[in-house]
Amino acid sequence: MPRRKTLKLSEYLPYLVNRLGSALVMRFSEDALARHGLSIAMWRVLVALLDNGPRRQIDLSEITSVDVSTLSRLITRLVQIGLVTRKRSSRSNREVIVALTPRAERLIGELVPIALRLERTAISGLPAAELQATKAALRAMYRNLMQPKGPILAAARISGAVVRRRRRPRS
Amino acid sequence: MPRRKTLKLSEYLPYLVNRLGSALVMRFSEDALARHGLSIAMWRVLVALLDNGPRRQIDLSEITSVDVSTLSRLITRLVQIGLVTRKRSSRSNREVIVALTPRAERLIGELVPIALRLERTAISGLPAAELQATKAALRAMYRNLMQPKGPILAAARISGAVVRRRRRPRS
DNA sequence: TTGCAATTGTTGTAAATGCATCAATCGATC
DNA sequence: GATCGATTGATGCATTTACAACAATTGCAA
Repeated sequence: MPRRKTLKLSEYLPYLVNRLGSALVMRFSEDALARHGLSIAMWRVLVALLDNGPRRQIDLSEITSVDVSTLSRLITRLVQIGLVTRKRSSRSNREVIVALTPRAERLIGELVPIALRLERTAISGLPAAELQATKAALRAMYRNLMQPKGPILAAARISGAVVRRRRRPRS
Repeated sequence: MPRRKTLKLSEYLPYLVNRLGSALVMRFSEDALARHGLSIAMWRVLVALLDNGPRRQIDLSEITSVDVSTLSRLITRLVQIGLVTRKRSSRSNREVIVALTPRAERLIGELVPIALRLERTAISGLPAAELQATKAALRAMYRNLMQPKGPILAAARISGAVVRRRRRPRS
């Protein structure tokens, strides 16, 4: 295996991934979010709620890759704007359940088509089979990174077994 | 073509891309950057210089997706730390050429193997052919997004070596 | 039951970020 | 050469962010 001493950016996967991610964020901010005064983090929270239903803040943090403290203030903001509600969980008195308001659902209904159009723009020219393979690769790489990094489970990973995320199993 | 009204995150490409990007950033920050007091943006600048040689700040902004104003302050910091030098371009008196110091090169030489190891961790289990296809897809999608919005100039990018940042239509 | 560690969320604080603006320089056109 | 718009970089400023420390609640174990 070649042990390079320099980094060829155009071949370096983290660079390709984050460069594309930045471009997607910039485009969507301009095309859809700017006119509504929303940040990309807000959009991620809204979509996470749309996709998963009402969730606790810590779950939203997990889904959106936004820090919990940042998320706390962000949710406060979204409540003020009237896009989400915060209510104490019935199960536990320290948990907070965040849910979309009807107004948020209408807003999202307006933005989702723009998001899908952007996705189509990005993948234009890509054969459907390659697109599916790419998505699968992105998911697999994410799983690889979320595994515990200790050498203990290295064997399990090499064996190709599908491994869980790092977080605790949902109880 | 199906016109969905909801967004399935696990199938939505921008989500998969940015989620993976965040994971890569977090892992590399922990594994390599934290102990040296470097930020991910600093690392990107350093690698961009390693890969491309001395560059102007605006070029580094293009390569790293970091805003020019942020970059200006960032370079100032890197100069203070002694990792890069700023000198006036000989060609133009307003341009500034940023270059790595020998110390930076030694530091990068230490970090690059960690970066490559992280890349190998991420792609473990992926057949080489699929990895190449994935990289090609990521590059193609980036190009699709960086083109002017209209489908007009699809051919122009083939000839162009450097893709310029999107700018408002020339008036 | 009591004690204690873990979970969940909030807040203080310093640093980072992005937008707008400004300054300096360049280049093309007259 | 003079003028004017474009390019490149720096800075003012308000916002956002992340890391800690903290508070409240929960669940487990002795």
